Amino acid sequence: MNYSQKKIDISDEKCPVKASLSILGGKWPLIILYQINNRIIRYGELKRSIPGISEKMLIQTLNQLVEHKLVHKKAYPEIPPRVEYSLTNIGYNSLPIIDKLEEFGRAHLL
Amino acid sequence: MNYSQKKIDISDEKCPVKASLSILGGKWPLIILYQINNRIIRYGELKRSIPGISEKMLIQTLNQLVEHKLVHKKAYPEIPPRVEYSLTNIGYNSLPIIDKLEEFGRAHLL
DNA sequence: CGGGATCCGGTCCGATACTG
DNA sequence: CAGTATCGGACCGGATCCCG
Repeated sequence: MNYSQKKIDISDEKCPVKASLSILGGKWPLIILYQINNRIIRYGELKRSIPGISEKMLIQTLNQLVEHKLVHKKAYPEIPPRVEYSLTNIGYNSLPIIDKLEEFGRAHLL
Repeated sequence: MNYSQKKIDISDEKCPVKASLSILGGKWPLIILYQINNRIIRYGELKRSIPGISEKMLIQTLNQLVEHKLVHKKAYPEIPPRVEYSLTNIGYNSLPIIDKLEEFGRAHLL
């Protein structure tokens, strides 16, 4: 079965930084949130917009983000299937983090 | 619907977000930077200020941060030894990221 | 006091194959 | 099209021991 990939439990204290990192700190979450941004985007297009990610990691990370209510998922009962992803308002509020990350990278790392 | 959707290109290998995550994205880097903040702090006190971290991870992460020039290390040739860590200018510029992380955690995760 | 070195289990993650 | 299932290597990170 799916190991639920629990992020490391550093929540022993109520440190907001640790809490955020436990959800956003992995390899892909912020990249995915950044790509969805203010779009309503289908699975296929999302995958194409993130070169280098495997389907496994994309789905796994998306599911976790849906679990934590940063991402909204809407599936249409059609053939062929269609699934749309978009940010919830919580997810939307994570974008400033990414902006700072981008700013920092641009200023010091490139 | 007709929202202005900014075009995002992540296919570029020099994506600033990825570059930042490659340095800051682990479990401890941001926590450590956050703890050092604008102090000059000795190794022992730093370790005590981060409950749950092992010496191995603290040293390993510190060395990487020194390598990437986010942290400055000053060792005094004394007995017993004394080593002080502080943020470089670059490291200091990473603090806004952590602020956003903290803000987000406080608003949505606690 | 401030580390380094090594062992080792668990987890992450890519590749591949399969499904409705 | 949008996922699921499984395998296996890589790597992270904790525990332990050692050193100047």
